[in-house]
Amino acid sequence: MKPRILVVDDEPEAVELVEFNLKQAGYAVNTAADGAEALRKARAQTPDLIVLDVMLPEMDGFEICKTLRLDAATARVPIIMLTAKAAEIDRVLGLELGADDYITKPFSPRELLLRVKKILARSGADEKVEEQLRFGDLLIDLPRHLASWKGRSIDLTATEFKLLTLLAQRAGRVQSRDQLLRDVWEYDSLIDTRTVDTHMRRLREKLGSASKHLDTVRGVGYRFVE
Amino acid sequence: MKPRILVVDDEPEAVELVEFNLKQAGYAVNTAADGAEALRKARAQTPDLIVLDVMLPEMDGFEICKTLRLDAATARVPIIMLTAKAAEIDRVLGLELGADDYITKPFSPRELLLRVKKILARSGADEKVEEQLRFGDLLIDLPRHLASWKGRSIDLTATEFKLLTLLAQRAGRVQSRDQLLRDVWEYDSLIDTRTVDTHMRRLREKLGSASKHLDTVRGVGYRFVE
DNA sequence: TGCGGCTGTCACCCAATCGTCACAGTGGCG
DNA sequence: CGCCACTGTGACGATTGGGTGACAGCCGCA
Repeated sequence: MKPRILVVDDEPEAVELVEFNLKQAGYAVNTAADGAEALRKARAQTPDLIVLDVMLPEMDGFEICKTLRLDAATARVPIIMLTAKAAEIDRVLGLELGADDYITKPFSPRELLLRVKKILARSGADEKVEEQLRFGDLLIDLPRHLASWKGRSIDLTATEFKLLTLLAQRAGRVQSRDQLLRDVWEYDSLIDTRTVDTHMRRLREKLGSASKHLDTVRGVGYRFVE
Repeated sequence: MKPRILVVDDEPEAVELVEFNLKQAGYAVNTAADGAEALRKARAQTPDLIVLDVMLPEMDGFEICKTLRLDAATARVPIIMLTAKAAEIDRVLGLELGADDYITKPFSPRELLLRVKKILARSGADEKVEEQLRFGDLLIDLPRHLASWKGRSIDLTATEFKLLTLLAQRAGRVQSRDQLLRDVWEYDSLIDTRTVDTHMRRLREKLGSASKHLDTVRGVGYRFVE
């Protein structure tokens, strides 16, 4: 299921730009041009995220935001506000309104996507992460926390599983030891260790012939090859 | 887009040194001599990174750091603190201030660059250079760390890959041996060696007919031609 | 409290890789 | 044509990076 996003702005061009980029990125997009329409659509089919312009005719973004928060159906939908004025930011993020993030106009599509992704990841709605990764005879089942090779399951520790998953999710791309330390170990490391190497060794041992997927790129890091 | 870095220090010489080195490395640099100026500039045009001296007149680095964190526009900008005292380090990195890294004075330009690079890589602001470079049948894939010619992959060492990538990214422009030493080898030394030549040779050997892209410009350096 | 599985670190080792040197080509210029 | 400054080449130790085995601390669990 694609996450649904409702985009609210009265300028057709702005709507179009945002809509195009979000659709491009694989989201389902609805639009509304004013407050009344926004509230109606939001209630009719609760979206996973609302992108809301502050400047709107009649009912402004702040009003809409407050109203959405009052309705049980939409109270917890994350909201990203679009604003032209830096001065509005405090109010936007303040408790009174409780938007989840804001973007100042003008913004780059890239910036928008980054924030959308972040917010959805936080709320857990961005459920398009693959639940299973399969590479030939190697199967990684994320929710079950199981890996198997030719149907025979491989007994991995938590760290090993995380390491394997991370490499597999970024298959093809080399990951430096630093990146791995940050992403698997959540170290903010400026330290030097052989930890990654050791775990790669253990992982390879356990994977047996499946370890052919794990490449060492000398002087750079490791890479999962398909 | 070059990443923007704001350098804050009250000693003009220190600023100049840092500024010079960062510009050399391809960053856009702004400077500020005191806290007020720093805050103003940081808010006016959010930088991708701030290099901040602890010892400043009136408002010290700690103050500035805290203030920056309070403003939504600058709250997430990574900060590298410059400090003379080892004793300050804990405070600098502690939760209260939340600097992202620190360097103790005196420091070498090389050290500074390493940290700057690392921090920017982490925050992802060290922008999206093209992920792939293609010149006819020659393909350079950065994230995969692979080069190929007519679909056949070429096995390059880390240094060779970096050298090729750098030349290719600056295709058409001659790079002097000094520049290459700085950018590929990260030397600051002006030591004269034949190292670059040797690596160019190895690179050419491995590239085979693709080495036609690598030009020698006698008396100057090397150039990648399309 | 004792046990066993995980983890992070270390020391050691080997092969890939690197930097340097001496020497051979080469091109530019008078 | 011949010199000279540069660059290409082949070879060779030195260095480094990563694989490997061992080990001690830690944590959960009985």
